[in-house]
Amino acid sequence: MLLEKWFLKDLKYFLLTCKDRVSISKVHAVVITSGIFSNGISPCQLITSYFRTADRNFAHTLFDSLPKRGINSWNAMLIGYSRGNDPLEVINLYKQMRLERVKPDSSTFTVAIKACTSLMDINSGKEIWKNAVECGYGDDIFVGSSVLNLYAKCGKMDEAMGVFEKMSKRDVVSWSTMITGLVKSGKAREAINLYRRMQKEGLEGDGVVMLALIQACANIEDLKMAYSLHAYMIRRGFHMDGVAQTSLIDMYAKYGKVDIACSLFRTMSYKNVVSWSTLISGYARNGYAGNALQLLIEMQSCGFEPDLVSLVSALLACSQVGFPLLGREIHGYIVRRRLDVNQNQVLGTTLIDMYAKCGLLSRAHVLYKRMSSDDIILWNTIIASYGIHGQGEEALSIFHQMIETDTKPDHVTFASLLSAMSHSGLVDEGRYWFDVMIKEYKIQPMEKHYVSLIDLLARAGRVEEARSLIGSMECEPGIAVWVALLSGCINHKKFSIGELAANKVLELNPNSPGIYALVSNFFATAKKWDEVAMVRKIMKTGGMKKFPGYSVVEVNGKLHAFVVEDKSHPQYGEIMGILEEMENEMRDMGYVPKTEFVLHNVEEEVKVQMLRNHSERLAIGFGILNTGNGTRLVITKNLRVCGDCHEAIKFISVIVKREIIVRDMKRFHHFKNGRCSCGDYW
DNA sequence: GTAGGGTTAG
Repeated sequence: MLLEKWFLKDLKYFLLTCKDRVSISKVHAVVITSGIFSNGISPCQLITSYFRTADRNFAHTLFDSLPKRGINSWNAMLIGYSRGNDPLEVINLYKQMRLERVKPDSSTFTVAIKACTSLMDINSGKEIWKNAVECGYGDDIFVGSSVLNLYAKCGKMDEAMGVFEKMSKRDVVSWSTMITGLVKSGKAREAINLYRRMQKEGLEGDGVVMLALIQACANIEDLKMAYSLHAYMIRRGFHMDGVAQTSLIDMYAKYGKVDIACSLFRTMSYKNVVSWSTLISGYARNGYAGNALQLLIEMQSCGFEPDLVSLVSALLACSQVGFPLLGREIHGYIVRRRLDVNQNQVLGTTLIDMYAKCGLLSRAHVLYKRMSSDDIILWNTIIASYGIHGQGEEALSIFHQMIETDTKPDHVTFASLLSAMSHSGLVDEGRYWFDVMIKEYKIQPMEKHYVSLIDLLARAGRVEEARSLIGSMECEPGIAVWVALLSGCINHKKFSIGELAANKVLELNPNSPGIYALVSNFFATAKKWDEVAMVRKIMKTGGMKKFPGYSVVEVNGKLHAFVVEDKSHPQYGEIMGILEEMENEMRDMGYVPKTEFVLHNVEEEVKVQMLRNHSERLAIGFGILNTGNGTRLVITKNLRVCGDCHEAIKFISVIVKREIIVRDMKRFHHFKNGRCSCGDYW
């Protein structure tokens, strides 16, 4: 049979798109019987077609049966295996080809280097790159880009940059390989600068570049840059696909701009589980627990099944506001969905963290015991969990277990450990492990480590030692360091070092009323009334942004939030009644209101009223009114517990014979029988 | 015909 020209054309077109192996075999048969491999359809076209059907065996049989295998047939095989995600076979074929002394071309080298990249085999990749240069393909833009990607994926950005700078021609792909590589290796600034260079050379980025730039902007602290990138994309009329939109949502959420993130999300025409999860996590990260949990529910009502990421973010929201009931419910949902906590380290760790932060340390411990594998973050989490509950000894013992399993502690481990010790008064242990951290583990102490250690020393009254430790710091001591020292000075009435600390704190212009309250409290303790007045004046004229304090209490499965002086609450009158009633009893027991915690220039009696109206007091009053005798109360406060409230709650725990647990931004306070687990320091 | 990406979580 002789094939007409038009028929040949049809067959070639047919082969380009056909995905049915039987049809391809038929064409194959026609081609063989008419003997036209040389002047019509080539074997490599058939090989490519066979690969498209995912039938490698047919392709391989054909390839093996060829009497003479030219470069195109070899390349068809390499590309076929490359597309079929079989890099090992690509490398094998490449080696075989070299043995048979077939001369590779640009495609061969490109695909072979790409295979090495998938295998993260930098040495073979370099070897092939050397071959390519020897064969005269050192300046080939495809080969070059695949080498850039090889280095980038293996984390060798410096070497990638070396090759990049030597390239005689570059296109969008080579630039984008570099930009993406820089972003992935945490060099967001450099990525953005490289894009500027690319623009100077007259090139504009495409979707791949934009995606990398969005991620770059999400990883730096430069809101202006983020805005201008977004504006630039809009100006250029850039088509945003779902991935780009989701990345933008994430970027805005990382800047705390949840409103923008939300409106972007609302305008998305095709949402998927990832876009829902991104916004949920954005809300949770920024403290909008209610919005996060609401969105989880909305997501389900829109027919999306929450994935691990959205569940983890929702759990994060629960731990922030201290909502153990909902946290347990989500845990139940996870079990019902048969999502194995042991199969997902992140989920397990988040659950442990949630239970601990919601005051259920024993549940956290049970889960921790059940985890079949451990990693550094799990260890850090459980150590921190015991730490915030004031169980420093237990934290230390878990730290020892961690070392026994040959897990190397990192800076987070030591931060948790030191903070655990500072919450339990393990002074000498703290000093010891601080030194071990530096000498044995070669971890440069960061400010957070100093803060814990200074807090620990100052609490124990060793303020001179704490002071000299600050002097030895390599980094500039920040406000947290001086605050830690100042707190100790108040408790131990160390006025001269305290004054130094107080002035340092003021010099650093704290933007937090709580810190000014502490400074004022110090001056009041030292009976320096002029200074107390000065602090008040700074607060008044400073135009300080007040972060509203609130307390949340879980009563009968529902969360109830209170702000200071929450008169809008239907039970406000009753709550005031019980608080006043208790206060009379407390005074008989020796309670004296610490009015220096009120920074308003008002009558003494008004100050007492203001203290009574603190959100944690209201939450406790509400809890006492609405739960049965002896019920344990768990309160979560977004700021630190006020010093007067701390004192008052000790008395309240005696009067109502209840365990009261207050979690503030730092730690847990277990009040029982007139005592607090944190000692007398808050 | 061969090169670059794929967003979210502890």
